[in-house]
Amino acid sequence: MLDERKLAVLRAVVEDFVNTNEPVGSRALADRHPLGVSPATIRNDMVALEEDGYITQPHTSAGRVPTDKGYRLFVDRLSSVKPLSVAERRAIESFLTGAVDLDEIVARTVRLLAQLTRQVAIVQYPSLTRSSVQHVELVPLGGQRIMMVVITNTGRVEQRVIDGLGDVDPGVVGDLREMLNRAIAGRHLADVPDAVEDLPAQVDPEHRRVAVAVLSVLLESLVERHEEKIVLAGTANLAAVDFAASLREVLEALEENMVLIRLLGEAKDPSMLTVRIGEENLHEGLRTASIVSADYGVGNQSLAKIGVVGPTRMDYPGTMGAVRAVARYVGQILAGQ
Amino acid sequence: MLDERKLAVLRAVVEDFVNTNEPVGSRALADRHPLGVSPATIRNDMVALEEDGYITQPHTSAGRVPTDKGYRLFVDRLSSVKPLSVAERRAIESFLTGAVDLDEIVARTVRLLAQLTRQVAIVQYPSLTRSSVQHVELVPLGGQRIMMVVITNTGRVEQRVIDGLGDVDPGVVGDLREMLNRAIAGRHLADVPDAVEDLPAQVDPEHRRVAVAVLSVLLESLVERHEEKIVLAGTANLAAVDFAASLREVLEALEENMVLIRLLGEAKDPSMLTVRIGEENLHEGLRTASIVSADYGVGNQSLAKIGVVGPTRMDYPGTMGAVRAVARYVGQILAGQ
DNA sequence: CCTGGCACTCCATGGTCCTCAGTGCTAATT
DNA sequence: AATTAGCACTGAGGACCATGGAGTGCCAGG
Repeated sequence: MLDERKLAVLRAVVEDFVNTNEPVGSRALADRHPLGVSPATIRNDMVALEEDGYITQPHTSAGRVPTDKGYRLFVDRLSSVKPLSVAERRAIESFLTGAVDLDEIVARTVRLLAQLTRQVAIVQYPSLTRSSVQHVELVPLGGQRIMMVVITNTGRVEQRVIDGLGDVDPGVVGDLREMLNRAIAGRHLADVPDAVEDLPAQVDPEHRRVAVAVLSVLLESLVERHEEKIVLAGTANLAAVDFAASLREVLEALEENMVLIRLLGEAKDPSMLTVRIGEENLHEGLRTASIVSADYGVGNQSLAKIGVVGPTRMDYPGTMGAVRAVARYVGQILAGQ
Repeated sequence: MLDERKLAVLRAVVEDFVNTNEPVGSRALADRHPLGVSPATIRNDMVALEEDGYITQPHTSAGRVPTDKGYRLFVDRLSSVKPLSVAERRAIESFLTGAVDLDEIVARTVRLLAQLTRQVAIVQYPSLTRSSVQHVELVPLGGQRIMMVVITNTGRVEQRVIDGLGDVDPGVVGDLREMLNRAIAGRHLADVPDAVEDLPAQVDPEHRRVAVAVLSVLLESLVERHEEKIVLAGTANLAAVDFAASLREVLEALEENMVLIRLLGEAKDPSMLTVRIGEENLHEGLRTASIVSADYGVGNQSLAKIGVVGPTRMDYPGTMGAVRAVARYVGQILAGQ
């Protein structure tokens, strides 16, 4: 049904439309691409492609524009991920090295990705679920409060203040810290609840209330709000592309962190590039957008996702190359931390 | 030169233009405002106001539009900060209570402010400069690395990894922590450099290298990147207003954190509301925008700024009211933390 | 000093015409 | 059977023009 040449025509249509943002006609195609046939033949092929739903015309007597289905075929079969240039690789490296802490790594990564792709970049903080506890610190603040700091092997630091305990003896806090670290240091977060279960029983009943309060805050901080932290950059790039007048909706969708987290989470094939095109996005406001996302992590364990949001009319090979490359570099940096 | 009535006319022009976003004519003014004079009289006043540069016409035979100078006069002399409604106050309270840590307080605050003003909100993290050290924690990570965590009395936590020390004895780290806390706990950050100056001398020469490394990272983390942390929300609101086609520039300016920090820093009168209108903003991209900002802090010491960016054509009394109210509430919440 | 009246200006709106890119179809060619 | 040249047709977009109306500035009278 779709012979080689029709596919070549589709590829050419996508490429030209991405470049020019204007419906592409048969003559222009014949001129700019070495298809070796006349415009009339291309027109016939276009009719076939249109019947199958890969391209469409905005109105009679206009050129053709790819549909979401057309982009999908293009991404799946007609293009390959474009590796970055040497200069770009260098830029990545110099941009990411020198970050002092996790916050800065994430902040730099997201700006880098936005700059490389000229689109909106999203980076999710490394998930807690698969990391393990490096150390727990309990700090008596003045008065009746304790600050708890949990440090994970991925460099993430969670902090909480525990309040309303009545007066607390610093010595007790120190003991509790010892005990807590013995119980959970080195463990996966998923195992922490089990590991601390019988801890209160080991505590002098007089101070048990404090121990229980600390543990409940600890568990809460690990279980809740895992992956809800996300960082954006490059929203200004949205204004450059004229976003089918739905710019408002796109911006709104981008502000809904929960939406973004879900979108990134939808990626099908872990540790691979995922592309969601237009209508494939379940979220209303992003029906005119595409999302290219990838997992990143240390070794072969995925910690979180990064991604890019842009118009369906985007340079898929280039964007995919950038996302993949940045994901890998971040993984390396994290491993080195 | 500018009698009462002319000022009333200017006020009416500003209010109507803010509402309708259309040049306002003399008849409309006479209809909608109880000025008690005829359109012809208003026209005469308008000529005077225009000569003085407070209003302007986009073209002959159009109504008048306030200039930046006009808005300035309006803000300084013709309007008063509009207090929030009871419902809004309740909303603030329920929105801000229940935040578990500083990150969440800031995140909620910025979203709240964006929602209240329907504009872009900016919140700066509490500055380190005026806060004091609550506690310093040194945690030996596996191998050759130490993590340092500095906790301030404003709830802010700074963390750094110190690397490349060779093998480190946990006992030494413990001693160092003791010594460090004795030296600087409770001190203002500004005093820390002096306080630690002669610390290396007190350390067993064998371990002095470690102490020096830790101190240098400590000083660096306090001195550098003080106030560079900023959070935004409500960029989607920019798309709603049609931003004189300069939307792109505004978005770009908003992404430049350093620019925003500088802009907020420019606020003249500390602990007061500051309004910068249009051309008064030194940054190129924000020549069509106004910024309303305020300090917030604990007690009467200012820790950082919050603000709102919107079109010069904004509801100044309402925005100023919201910014002031939110600034106060955040101060209270921080004090309670 | 205010106001009604009036001539004037200029933008916005909407209609008409024309151009032109691009199409689909048919008939001829390979 | 596939390709191509030729041709009539279509519809968007731009140029042009006329018109209505909001709003002005100014003048003369209260």
